[in-house]
Amino acid sequence: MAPAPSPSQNHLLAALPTAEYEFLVAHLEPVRLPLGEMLYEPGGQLQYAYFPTTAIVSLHYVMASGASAESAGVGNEGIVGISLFMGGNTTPSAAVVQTGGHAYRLEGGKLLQEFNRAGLMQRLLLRYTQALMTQMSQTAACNRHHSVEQQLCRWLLLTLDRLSGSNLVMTQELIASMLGVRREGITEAAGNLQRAGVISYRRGHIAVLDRAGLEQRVCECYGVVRTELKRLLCDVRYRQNEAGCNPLIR
Amino acid sequence: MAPAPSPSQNHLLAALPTAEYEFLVAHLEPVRLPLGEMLYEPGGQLQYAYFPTTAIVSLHYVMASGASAESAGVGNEGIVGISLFMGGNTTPSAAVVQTGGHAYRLEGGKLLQEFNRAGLMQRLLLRYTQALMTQMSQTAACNRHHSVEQQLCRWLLLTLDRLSGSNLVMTQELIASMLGVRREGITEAAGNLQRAGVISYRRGHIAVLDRAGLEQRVCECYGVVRTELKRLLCDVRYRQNEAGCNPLIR
DNA sequence: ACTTGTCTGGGCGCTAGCGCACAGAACTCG
DNA sequence: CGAGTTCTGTGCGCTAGCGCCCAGACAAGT
Repeated sequence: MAPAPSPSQNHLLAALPTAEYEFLVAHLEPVRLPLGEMLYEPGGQLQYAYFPTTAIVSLHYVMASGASAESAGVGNEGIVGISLFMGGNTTPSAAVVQTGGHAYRLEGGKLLQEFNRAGLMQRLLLRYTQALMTQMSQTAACNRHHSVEQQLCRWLLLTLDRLSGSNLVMTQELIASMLGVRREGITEAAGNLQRAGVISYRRGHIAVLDRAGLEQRVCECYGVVRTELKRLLCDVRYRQNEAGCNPLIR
Repeated sequence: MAPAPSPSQNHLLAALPTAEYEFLVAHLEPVRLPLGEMLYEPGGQLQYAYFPTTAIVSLHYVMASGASAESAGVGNEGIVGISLFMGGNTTPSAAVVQTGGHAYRLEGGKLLQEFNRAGLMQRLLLRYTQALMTQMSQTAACNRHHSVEQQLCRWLLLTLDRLSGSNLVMTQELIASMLGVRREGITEAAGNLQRAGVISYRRGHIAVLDRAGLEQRVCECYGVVRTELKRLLCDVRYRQNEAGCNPLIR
């Protein structure tokens, strides 16, 4: 959470042609998103959309029983608050900051205005939304068929792709609640990965030592999500700039 | 699969104002969708969008191992082929006819053309897409936390809402592959429901005898999906006509 | 009627993950 | 530096669902 980053670290914004970019930047407001903050709650009306730069936000549903499960995550490759332009203005899921950091927020009306111009921003937003759907449906399949360890690998890789370094600030408890499994299940899976030298961790900090090792253990779901994001967003890149490509869409 | 139904039995079409409706109807082509037909396969380019009237289509992902899991279903409340206007033109999931019946198909270009008019059809399609996302993320959560029996109830209710009667043509094997569980698991759960007098079945035919019984056993996921669909589509209903409201959005 | 293929009903043993409970280890803050 | 809190490791017993297998039941076709 060090120096405030530039809007173009968000890859949706970075992909915009200069005119659109300038228009939006004028209305963007940098915000710090501390871990645990709830950007919106189930059913609550949205005020702002958020373009994360260094933060990561988790979209998840909390059941009546208190159990929860993440359906998708959003980092610097995307935007939080698509229901603003999809028309629903809210969703039954919550959006919670999973990795503290920075984002730019945009007043809902402005986003809608830009969307309705039917320009490249619209096209980008819709494609991103489709990528998000892929993530959701893949999560559904993964929840059904893959082991906790595989899911942990998927989750670590997806998170890693949204960060600059390879250190996550993240307790096992928190990961467990994202994946919707027991904390002890994560302890065990993470223990395996640590013993294999793939990661190392201490109290709330995970360092990925061997990314290839993760990729070797992960299920196909990670690849599907990553490839689809790349496909959907890489050929809608109009402005070449300092931001480079999102790791997720490299 | 008896008499060919009217386009307005599809509730997206039915909700259109007369002008848009007339435009589209001119380009709609009735098709029979036999059980098991694959409307599009993972990664394949889409030619047509489909508006089911009496058919039901399942969107699901098939893993490398052959295991599969449905992420959402589409009946007369929706449209198959949203990636045509979302911009991706294809998805990693397959679309397979889960209940044989009728649909109207529309050439992809025409759909896009209508979408790009930015009229009510666009608004409807986006809202429907959001409802679909709700379904997907709810499926993810449900896969994680609920029992096979609860999921079967959810699935039966969602299917029932898309049909006129209360008889499904459906083997246990097929249901199992939708839910991504073992066929024996469905045998057992269905056996329970039958013993409780909630359903009755014989070789590929299921009759729901006691809908309230299902609603009593189902998990919250059904309600969330149903309520959200209702919220998203009921207040975008412009043309009152013979179709009435989708059972899903009654 | 008889055969053939397709569905459904069980009956194993097995395992991944759950729920619970507790101890030790690592940070934090007074 | 010590007290308190928050994480992590581990060890149970338990259960839902899996994989496999086979028997019976039903339907359709020749």
